[in-house]
Amino acid sequence: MAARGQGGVIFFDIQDRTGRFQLFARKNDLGDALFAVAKEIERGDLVGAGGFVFRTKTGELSLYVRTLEVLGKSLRPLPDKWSGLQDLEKRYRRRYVDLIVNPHVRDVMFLRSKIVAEMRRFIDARGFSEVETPTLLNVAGGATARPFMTHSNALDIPLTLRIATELNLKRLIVGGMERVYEIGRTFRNEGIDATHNPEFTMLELYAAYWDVNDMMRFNEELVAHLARTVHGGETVIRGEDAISFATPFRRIGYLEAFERFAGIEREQLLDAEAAQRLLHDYGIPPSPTHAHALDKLFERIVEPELLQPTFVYGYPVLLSPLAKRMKDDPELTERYELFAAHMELSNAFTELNDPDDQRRRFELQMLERAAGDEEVPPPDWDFVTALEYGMPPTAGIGIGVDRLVMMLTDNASIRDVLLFPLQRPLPPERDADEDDAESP
RNA sequence: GCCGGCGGAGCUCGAGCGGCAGAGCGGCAGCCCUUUAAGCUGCAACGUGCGGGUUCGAGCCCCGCCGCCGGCACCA
Repeated sequence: MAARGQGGVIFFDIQDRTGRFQLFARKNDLGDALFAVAKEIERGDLVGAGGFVFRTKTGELSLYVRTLEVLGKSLRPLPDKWSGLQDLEKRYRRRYVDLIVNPHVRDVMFLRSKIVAEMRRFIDARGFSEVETPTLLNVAGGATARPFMTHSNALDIPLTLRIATELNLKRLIVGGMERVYEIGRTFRNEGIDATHNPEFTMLELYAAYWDVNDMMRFNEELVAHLARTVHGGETVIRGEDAISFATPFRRIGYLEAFERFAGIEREQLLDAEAAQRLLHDYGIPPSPTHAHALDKLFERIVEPELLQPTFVYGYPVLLSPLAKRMKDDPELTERYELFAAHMELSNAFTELNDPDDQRRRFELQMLERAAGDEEVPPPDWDFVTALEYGMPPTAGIGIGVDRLVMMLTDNASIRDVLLFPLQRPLPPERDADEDDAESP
């Protein structure tokens, strides 16, 4: 809200979620009383006005004000109208001010809203049902990550916040719901940086009688559709790079990628000791586990090559405790990850539906956990029981919604696509300003 | 968790070598009946993140703490 006085005439710029508009208030036509009200109005106030639309001398469409009312008074000064609010910390801590004065922030947040809505529309149109599964769990599984712990007073038991929705959604597949998804908050008690917030939003989706190839097609159509929705085309500008989400996306095998980009062969990766030697060759510190070593190598060797959207498929089974093995190559799984701009956008696989295999993999994980890897979740034996009732062949996918929004809106930090990114609280403090603001 | 950078008025920023802490915007009063970051005149208020130290004297140097950002580690 800006006001420009001109003697007996005042111009106001008013703003709402749809944009800006100019008001024109003239003393001779308003009368002294109303004009006095107009003169009291300052930047940041909320106003209601009535009148008729006209064009000013300079041709700007404006409201010729006949009635005017202050709907809400702003007691605190807004940041500078020209430079706005730059201070990152203040922008995150007082997002409401950021939203008032930095239109770009509002645009991104509305765009996020639109992306998620469009995601739902696309998925619903293909016969899926959105469900809600518990956030509070006895055992948090379905991923490797340290959970947040909490406690139920009523039951007097420890609870953990979920680190994935995977196991419960697959229980629903066992239950015959066939096509389900959840867009929900997930919590991981780990580091915070430009791509990690302790709570983040994931889409997880499961389709009975699909395999990983069906999911790949679904995945690329969904992402291409969202890119079109946001940009009107399939090309997304991200920093210096132009990324084309035109289908089909590039596909490359997990092992083939290492071979092509670094001449590394299958045995060097799938053998634990050979993989450790590779780490050493690349100057990467030794890894506690074989799986960890492969992740580090992938990050160093393959990820830098993945600018345009690329499906990397056929992950080793040792990285994929919940994925089904390939029929003709049981050391690998029917799993892919989608990368774009060197960032992982989704993770999908044909789900393991063999309860005995699942039980053995959980037992293996128990050993890793006993060996001190706190990120390995305790086994969820009831999930094995569920599989024993029979799960149809099923494909599942997880998409990090925040990162997808980052990708589509050209934001480098996850904080810039979250309304209220987590910030450490400041020590309690009362300033004189605050006392004044609260007195009548 | 480790390393580095940063922290000054409501906002955006100046302040050589340690020497009276400033400007613009905003606020207040006034002028101005078509402005576009309105303009002009005048006025006032408020400030070095917190706590110590060195010094005749600290926004500046030293120590500790807090917060944010970036990098590393961890992860998605």
